[in-house]
Amino acid sequence: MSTPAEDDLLLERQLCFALTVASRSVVGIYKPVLERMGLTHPQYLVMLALWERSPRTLKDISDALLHEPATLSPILRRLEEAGLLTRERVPGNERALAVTLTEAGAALREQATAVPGTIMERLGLSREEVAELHAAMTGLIAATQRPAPATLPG
Amino acid sequence: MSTPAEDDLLLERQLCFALTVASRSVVGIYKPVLERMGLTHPQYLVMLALWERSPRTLKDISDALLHEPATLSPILRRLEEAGLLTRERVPGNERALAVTLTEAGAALREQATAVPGTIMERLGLSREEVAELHAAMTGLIAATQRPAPATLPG
DNA sequence: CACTAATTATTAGTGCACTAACAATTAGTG
DNA sequence: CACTAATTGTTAGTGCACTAATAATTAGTG
Repeated sequence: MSTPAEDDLLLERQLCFALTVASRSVVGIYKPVLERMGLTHPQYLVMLALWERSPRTLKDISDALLHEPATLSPILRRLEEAGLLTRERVPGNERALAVTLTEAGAALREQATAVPGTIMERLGLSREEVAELHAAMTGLIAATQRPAPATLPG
Repeated sequence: MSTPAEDDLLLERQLCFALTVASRSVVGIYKPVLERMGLTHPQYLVMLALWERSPRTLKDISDALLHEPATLSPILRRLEEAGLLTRERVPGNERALAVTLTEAGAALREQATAVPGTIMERLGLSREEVAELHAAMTGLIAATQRPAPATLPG
């Protein structure tokens, strides 16, 4: 027999609880490391996207980070205030916003190269263990994006 | 040779990115389910803690949920406004806040028993797969709470 | 060209999570 | 008892994330 559904409401058994705690805890590990670069964690993710390609439109960054443009707007505004990027309309399509790294923004990548190693060491995880956890998360994300199973007719 | 550290800054390889997306995505799955009960996800976690034991002090709930009391205060205030719990000082220790389920709060557990099954079905995950993911998250949380390795003298 | 629809960003409002500062009570010490 | 320290909560302020509403531009249609 399987585990009784009786205990399904125990806090310590909730995946959603473990997941939110893990997310907050891991981001908390990044915090002191990123602070030296003057970045918050969401700002760091935006910079990662721009270090891969610049300029990019807000829409493009929004798709890459799986964030609403409304969430990214204030983050980009702060990064612009910090002098790491510029925001200007795309010539020929005034609806789109072109986000471009400044020299300072591009230069910050140097410091960032040390971050992943620092975090792995801090967590005491090997590259392989990180890859396994990453794969597990990717699978879970895929599960959330699958269409909901059809409900039985009531 | 191991994977070159050159690509360590690729967004798609970041565990922290996958983790925050997974957390948001899973909580997003809960949202419509909990909305029918009038709860947000953090409120749901507080209710889970109280369904296990009531009354509990704020400090006790804070320890169980790994949340600062400052984070829980406004959540508890809203749950009190919703009539699901009461907040009063502990007789004999005026510093502590006793949080107690009301009848309505206790009764809400009936509806909640269906939640875990609904979510598992929605995610298309078996009880075993959920348990595996939960164990992975628990291990990751433990990693964040271990003391940082000693830094080499520079 | 005029009208409509779609795309793209921004702003306002709600709620969570954190730190820092503050207030209040309780416990410990001489 | 008076003084100090520790415990416990609350409030203020910053920032993230979402939805809804709005605005502006662009594309499509007759």
